Parts: sequence; structure tokens; C-alpha cells
Amino acid sequence: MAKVPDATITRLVQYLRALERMEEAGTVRTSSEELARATGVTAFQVRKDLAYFGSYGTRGVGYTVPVLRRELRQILGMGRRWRLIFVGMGRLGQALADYPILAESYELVAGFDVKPELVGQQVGPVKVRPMEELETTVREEHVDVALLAVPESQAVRVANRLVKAGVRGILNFAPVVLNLPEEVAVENVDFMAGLSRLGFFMLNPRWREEMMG
Amino acid sequence: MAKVPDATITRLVQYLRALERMEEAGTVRTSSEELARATGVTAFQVRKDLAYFGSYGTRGVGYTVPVLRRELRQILGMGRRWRLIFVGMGRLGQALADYPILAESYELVAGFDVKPELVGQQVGPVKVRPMEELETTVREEHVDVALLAVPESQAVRVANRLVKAGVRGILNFAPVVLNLPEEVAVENVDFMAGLSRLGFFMLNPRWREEMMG
DNA sequence: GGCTGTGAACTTATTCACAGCT
DNA sequence: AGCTGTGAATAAGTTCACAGCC
Repeated sequence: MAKVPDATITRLVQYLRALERMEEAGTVRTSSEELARATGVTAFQVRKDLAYFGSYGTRGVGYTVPVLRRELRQILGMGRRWRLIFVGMGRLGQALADYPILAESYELVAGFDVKPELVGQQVGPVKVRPMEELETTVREEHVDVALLAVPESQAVRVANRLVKAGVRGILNFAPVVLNLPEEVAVENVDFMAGLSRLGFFMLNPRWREEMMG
Repeated sequence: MAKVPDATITRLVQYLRALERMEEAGTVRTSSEELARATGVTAFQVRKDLAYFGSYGTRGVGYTVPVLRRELRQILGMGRRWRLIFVGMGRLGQALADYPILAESYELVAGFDVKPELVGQQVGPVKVRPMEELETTVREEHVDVALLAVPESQAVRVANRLVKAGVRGILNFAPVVLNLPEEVAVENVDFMAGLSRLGFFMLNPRWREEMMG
């Protein structure tokens, strides 16, 4: 397998979503053209992205929705149910813990918070434990990934604890740069950064072509 | 101004954050080296990114923290307080409305929800109005940007309403591809996609170099 | 001497044209 | 005939080396 552009992975997620909608709708056959329309990229791009991983279609015909869906789930690691913990059960953590789609694809092991009044509470499918139990839980209950929703000031410290305890991935909602060993995967969900970028694009509507003088 | 890479804008936000931390700490002088360390990129990259917009430093000396901070705020449109509405005041919308950093940089005009029991409520600094008032509010109260936190199934419809009403930017929390006219800026905050990507990187820890056969 | 600013080299990603199957 | 799969061309983005200025 050749080296796959980062952006390709992001697009694969979108293709998978489109395929899931098609399968729900009962569609059996699709094409790079149709996937492209559904995800806002070009058909060339769709075919190239898929080609990094193999050939899943039939020339002259197209792709079979359930087949391609299964393959993409496999590639993206959605085949296995990763074991996930919530770290930080404030407003944001609580909102996310109650997000139903999460529980479909991930095994929600537990939540953690420093606040004693939250410990013991049940938030949707997630029961809150004290921070002291973080390391034992990660180790003994084979946690793969942590959803980090603690305040900015604590994010770096807690992330380091998680890495030391042995998680393999962190979904980071705090607006900080985590500098972790590269065997730990990190994805940042930084909506404040998104807002700042939005500000730039609103100020510079023509940034794509040639920007203002 | 030459065409600026998309990724540069994302990094500018990080530089700005680092500068704000430095200014809080009372630091007056910094360097591309130091900014690079704080944000996890190379010093070359920092200098190149800044060079797209002008020259803000002094050769042989470095950058003056408050000066560079002011310039970056200017570039990113943080100089003016954009007027923002929340669309969708469910758990996620509520959590975000209460996020204190938001109110520092944005004028929180109002929130909107279809649920009658939410209408009229005060969520942190945000008062909830009925969806019927969406268009009038956008037009009469000069709303610049909408934070879209409605269920997936409604996201496309509501986004189109917002565009028609005249917003200039949408921060989209729904996991759907919005295909909007290009004069409207869109930023997606798609944490489910982040989780899927995490799955891929956990499965393929060596994806950076050469991936498995 | 030291650190910025930038053209040029290089690397990575996207677009394209068409060969290869069905 | 039609649509995928892919090497080659083009474009975009990053790294680098060093010129320029304090």
C-alpha cells in the first residue's frame, strides 16, 4: 500500500456515509460519479482515493453499495468496536455522551471527572467515575481511545496521563496543541479554530482566486 | 497578496493562541523558533506563513508579541466582533452557548429552536427564539454567522434557509456535506469523522512511512 | 552575529487521459 | 459502450538555503 494522503482518509469517511444513506434507501449500485456528487469532490478523486486501498468496483458497471461499504468500514477500523472513555463530563462531555450515533459504533466504557458531585452519575449510556480510577480503567478494561473534553488548562496534563496509561488514540476537544509520541493518534475537534477561520474567509471572500491587495 | 494555503490559516490561529498565552505571561519578544515549538511546526513554516501577509518581525531580533498578535487578529477577522446566532439549542447547542470564550469574541445575538418548550428560555448569554423568527433576525439584526447544531436530518434544509436569509458563514456541527454557494464560508466541526479517522490511524500506526502490505 | 523574509528546490497531492475489463 | 483503475502531467504546499537587515 502506497502512502495515502491524509485528506484521503477524511474523504473516505464521507464516502462511507454516502454509502450508508444509499444502503438505507435500498440502492444497490453506484458509481464514482454519484459518490462524487454526494460528497462534493470530483469522480477522479473518488477513484484515486479508493485505488490507494484496492479495487472494489467493476469496470463498465460501477460499485456494489454493500460491498464497498463493507470494505470502507474495514479500512476505517469501523469493523471492530473500539472501546472509548469520556474524560471530562462537563456540559460538552455530557452532550457528547448522549449522542446516540456514538454508542452504535463505539463501546462506551465509562466517563471520568474531577468533580465529586458528578462521580457516580449516569449520563446517557455513560457512568461517571473519579479521575483516580483513570489508569486502572484504561489498563484493565482495555480502553482504546479517549474523548478528551476537559478545560483547556488541564488538557495537556490529562492527555499525558492517558498516553502513559496506554490509550492508542485521543479525540481532543480542547483548543490546545497536544505534542504526543507519534504512536498515539490524535484528532483535534477545535471549533474555536473553526470560527477564527470562518472570520478569515468572511473577510476575504475571494481568497481562493487572488486575494485582496 | 498571493494565494494562501488553506492550512496556513489553520496554523495562524495556533500562532495567535500562542501569542495570547505569551502576552498573558508578560513576554514581549518572541521568534519563529519559539512559535514553532509552541505549535508543533517548523520555524520555516512559521516564517513562510507570516510572509504571505506581510513582514511583521525585525531581522536579527524577532517578533514583538503584542504587535504580531494585533496583526494576526486583524488578518483573522478577530478585530471586529462578528454577530452570531445559534441554530439548534439541544444539548450540544446549549453546551456551546455556555462556552465563555465564545462570548468574548462574538456578539451572541440569539438562539433558535423548533421545540416550543425551549423557546423563551435563557441559555447562558443566549435567549432562544422560535424558528419562524430566523429570517427576520438575520436580516434586521445583521447576523454574520450561524452556529448550526441541529439534527443531521435537518441540517441541509436549515443551512439553505440561513444562506437565503443572508448569513456569510456557517459553523456546521452536523455530519453532512453542505453544498452552498461559494460566497458563503463553511467550516465543518465533524467529530464523528474525527473518530473514524482515529480508527484508521489506530489500525495503521505506520501509515506515515509505508503502510502494511 | 542573529533572526527574518523569500526565491528556488523538492515533496506531496490533485487532475487528467486513457488503458483495461465486463 | 461504459465505468473503473492508474501512470503521467500538473498544481499545490513544504522545506531549505541564503540574502537582507538590524
